[in-house]
Amino acid sequence: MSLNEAFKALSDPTRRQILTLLKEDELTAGEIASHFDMQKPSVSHHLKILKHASLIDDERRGQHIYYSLNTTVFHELMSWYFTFTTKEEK
Amino acid sequence: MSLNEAFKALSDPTRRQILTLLKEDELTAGEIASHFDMQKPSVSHHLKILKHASLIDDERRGQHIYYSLNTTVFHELMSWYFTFTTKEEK
DNA sequence: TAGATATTTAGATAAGTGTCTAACTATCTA
DNA sequence: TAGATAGTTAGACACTTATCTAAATATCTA
Repeated sequence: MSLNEAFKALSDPTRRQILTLLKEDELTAGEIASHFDMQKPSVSHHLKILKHASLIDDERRGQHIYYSLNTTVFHELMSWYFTFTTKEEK
Repeated sequence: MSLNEAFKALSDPTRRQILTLLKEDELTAGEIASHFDMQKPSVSHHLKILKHASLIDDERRGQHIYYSLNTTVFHELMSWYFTFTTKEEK
C-alpha cells in the first residue's frame, strides 16, 4: 500500500468529482463518463488511476463495469490529516 | 479560496514531508532545506506552492524566514474527506 | 559601506500528466 | 455467428512540474 498513490489520484479535479458521484451510488463507466465533457477513454484513464490508488473498486456484470467507492483509504487519509489538526502539548 | 490548490500541493511527497516537519515546530527555510537531499531553490519552490495553497505561513525575522503550519485548510480538507467515510442513509 | 549569510527568482531541461483518436477486447442478442 | 453496445488499451501531443545552476534581493555586522 502507498498513500502516495491516493494523494496523487486526489490531485485531479475530475477524479475528485468522480468520487463525489460515487458517494451516492455505484455507477457504470458509461454513466460516469456521461457526467463529463470529455471522451470516454479519458474518463477510463481516470478510473484506472483511482482504482490503482484503491479509492474505488470495479466489478463487471455482463456488458457493464460497475464502479463503487472503497472507503478504506479515505479512513487512512483522514488519520493522516487528523495529526495536523490537533495541537501538540509540549 | 480553492481546495484545489491544497490537493495539488499535497500530491508531492516532499511537500508532505515539509508539513510533517512543521508539525513539531516552526522552522526557517534553511532548516527545512537541510532535511532534504535537494538544492535550496528546489525547497524554496515547494515552500512557495505550500504557501500559495495556504497550508503554511511565513514570517521574516532578520535574515531568516520562518515557516509554520496554517491548520485552517487542513480542517477544510478533513471535512471533505469526512463526507466519504460516513454512510448515507437512504 | 563591504562582505557574509539567508533566501528567492529566473531560466533551462527532463520527466510526468491529461486529453485525444484509432483500434482492440468483451459481452449480449437476433 | 454477425452486429451492436460497453469499455479499455495504445500511441501521440501539448502542457505542467520538479529539479538544477546562476544570479538577484534582503539583512546583518565589522
